[in-house]
Amino acid sequence: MQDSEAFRPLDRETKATERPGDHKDELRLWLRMLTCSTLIEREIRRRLREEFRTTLPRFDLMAQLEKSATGMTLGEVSQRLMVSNGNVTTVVAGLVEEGLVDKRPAPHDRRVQVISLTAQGRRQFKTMAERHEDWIADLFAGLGETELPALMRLLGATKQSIQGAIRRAGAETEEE
Amino acid sequence: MQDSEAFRPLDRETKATERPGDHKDELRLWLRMLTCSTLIEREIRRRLREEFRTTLPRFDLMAQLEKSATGMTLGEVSQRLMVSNGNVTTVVAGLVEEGLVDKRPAPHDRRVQVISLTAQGRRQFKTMAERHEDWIADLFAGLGETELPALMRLLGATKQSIQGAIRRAGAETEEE
DNA sequence: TCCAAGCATTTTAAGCTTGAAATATTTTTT
DNA sequence: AAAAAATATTTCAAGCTTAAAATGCTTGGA
Repeated sequence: MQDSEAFRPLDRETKATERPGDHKDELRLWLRMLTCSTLIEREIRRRLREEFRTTLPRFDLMAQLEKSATGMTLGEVSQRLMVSNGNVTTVVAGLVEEGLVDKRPAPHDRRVQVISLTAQGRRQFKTMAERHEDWIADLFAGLGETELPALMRLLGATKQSIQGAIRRAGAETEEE
Repeated sequence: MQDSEAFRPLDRETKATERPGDHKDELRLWLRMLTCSTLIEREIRRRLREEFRTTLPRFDLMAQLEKSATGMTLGEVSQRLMVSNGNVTTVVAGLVEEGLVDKRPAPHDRRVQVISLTAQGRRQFKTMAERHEDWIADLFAGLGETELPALMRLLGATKQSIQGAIRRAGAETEEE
């Protein structure tokens, strides 16, 4: 496909394109990124469990709710969290059971369920969110002052790249 | 709740440290990173399912096995993949069932199980790995020539930072 | 030798996750 | 208005994941 310019003699700088069809660098990049996020996720899960007897999916869901004063529909939450509908149903059930989330049919559309944090849920989330923020800061504490914004920028570009590729793949499938 | 110290005049340089206790930048960085890896993972899972009727955990496990000529013990795989022992047991069971992995007790220690790819497993993995590599390259295709190595380096630093923080946390817990 | 400690793996119970099928409701078409 | 399409959520079946307890084996002293 691309990389068709393999005939060109290459110096150190253009190393990435010298072997046609070889994408080992991207693969290594992905594996490294996956390692980072896996390590963080595991650690956060562990601390949420030990310190607050809760789980990451529940914390994430509460974090979404906290941002919305008026409550959200299950569908909105599902989209924001990038998880399936059924998943939201299950996790919300747990939170309702614990008294942290309130769930009720929307007034004008009986298909829709609106959920929001209860007073207790808001209180508890506030406590957890503060600790969570400290944990994350601690995990990234080894990065220098310039590295953090640089990484932020590069991940922004990466996100765009990924979304572009997914969009391309989706378009391909649809036109068949 | 935060942003309460807005009165202090600040210059660009000290921005990160100006608000004591505020770690919003790290949090945003983490969320962005999580978005990237979640998007990639979902897409890879989808393609593995649609194109090869298999799952990411199975693919990952086969990828580990493929690197080792002589086979690996379950414990080794569990460490490499950073997943629990019980998890490996389950996933391997599926692969053995499919005839892609061979599992047998180690000759000199009957506690240990050694697993390796079958001929069919090797064949099938090779096909999948090639496609997988292309998918990943495609997902990162939007990054410029200099961005890829830069991101690689920063993620290396990030990984070190994370591992340091986890080590610190572990040491703390132990001395109690 | 025997037995206590340590190890590798499996089992268990609980919860998360998904895609697809089913349900219930609303909106659009005819 | 009735039928059809669209939408929001739930249910289902299958599989992944974990921590902790159980099993079965090995090893290094008493």
